[in-house]
Amino acid sequence: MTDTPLPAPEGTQAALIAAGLHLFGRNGFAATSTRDLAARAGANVASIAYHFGGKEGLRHACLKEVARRMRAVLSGADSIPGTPEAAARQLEGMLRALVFFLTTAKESADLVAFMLREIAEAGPGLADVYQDLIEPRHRAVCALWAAATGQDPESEDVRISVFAFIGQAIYFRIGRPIVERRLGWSEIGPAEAEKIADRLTLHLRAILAERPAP
Amino acid sequence: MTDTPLPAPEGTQAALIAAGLHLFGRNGFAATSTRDLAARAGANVASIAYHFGGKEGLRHACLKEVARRMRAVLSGADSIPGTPEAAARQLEGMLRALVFFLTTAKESADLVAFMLREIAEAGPGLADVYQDLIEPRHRAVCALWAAATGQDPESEDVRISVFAFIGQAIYFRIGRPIVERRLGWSEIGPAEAEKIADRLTLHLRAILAERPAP
DNA sequence: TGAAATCAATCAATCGTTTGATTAAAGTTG
DNA sequence: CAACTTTAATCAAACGATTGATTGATTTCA
Repeated sequence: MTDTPLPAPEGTQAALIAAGLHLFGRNGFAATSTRDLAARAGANVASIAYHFGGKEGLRHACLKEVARRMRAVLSGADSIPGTPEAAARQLEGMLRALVFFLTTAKESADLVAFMLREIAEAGPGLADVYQDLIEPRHRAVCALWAAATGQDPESEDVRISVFAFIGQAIYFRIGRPIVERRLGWSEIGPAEAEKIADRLTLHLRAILAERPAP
Repeated sequence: MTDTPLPAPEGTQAALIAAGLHLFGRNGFAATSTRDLAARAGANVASIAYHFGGKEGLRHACLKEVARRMRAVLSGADSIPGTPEAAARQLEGMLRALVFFLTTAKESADLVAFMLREIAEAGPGLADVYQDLIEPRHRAVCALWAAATGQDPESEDVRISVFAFIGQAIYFRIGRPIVERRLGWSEIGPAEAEKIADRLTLHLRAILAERPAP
């Protein structure tokens, strides 16, 4: 990348988006008032309508910001290794990174919370993020999965398996309060994320090694 | 309190709770107004305060209703089979039932949506449901899992595995719009639930069969 | 008749948004 | 360079609409 195709917001706009990611993600869209947003951003209430056209516009700007930051993180890792073993190892690395990103990533905590809530609420504008972010990534993981198992990359089985593969990691974030309680953890830190990642890696290996009976 | 331990609500109360499960689950707690609730229940707005003390009281009543209905569904199936193979088969049956319950169950659609949203929002009163519902069920599945794999029922590994086991199924509900889009499904009906359950059953078998290297 | 339940009407509070004034920097003109 | 205009941005204040809750009268039914 030479020049940034998607410029990072600055000043008041950036502060409002950061406030939106935090409050929308923590309390939900409807439960967050424009005054709360402005207070957290250190801005005036009117600046929301001025910069984004309204509260819904700020929500959309937050979505775009998530897509922008995610794209920067997820760039690369699109090459398919030659051997199934290498593909499997790459999947294991992605799983571990995903678990840590979802459960412990400090600077992206607001991003994750906002994105998961947006998915759960199925808010407008989710379609764009799906097209730009989710689908390409899912497709890439499917290719890896196919390379590791010898299946057809675009078969229904592979797509379902990849969703399950990602979904089990996501649950440890969505159901975090429940997981912490049941495991007796005060929080999910690096040590706990390690345990989760180790366990899920074992699951992944078992699934990848499994072959349907001839 | 009468002699029935948990009486089913009737009349206006039942209608309001049904409206709460539907609207809270579909749009979230904050985004649902008392007027919307009353309109859907065919009741007066004041009846919410009269019967439940307020909007928050209705939310709590909905939680209790979920617990009541869930308890009825999940009763039984607490016996641990003698052989690992039988335990594995029982886990497979539970997985299939869970997938169908989450994705296609018609009469419980509102229940599921409400419960998942309550978990995601981490609303008050969740602690009670955890104690009465989630923890005992999770513990029972852990016992089954341990019986199928020979592990310690209360070990951290088993608890994490069971969360992953349940979590992957839950994701097909939370991320349903995304799954439908990626799979090219117009909806997740019985046929699609079957495909998901089949695939997840294969995963489960592979994980249960896997044994750590000596 | 009397307690339980429902009703229309209304309450103060909060919501998202709009307004017009104010500031400061950039641009324009003689 | 000074004087004026233009523009983008921020601000306090207020707008109408909607929120959850409450009131007191009315209905229902035992």
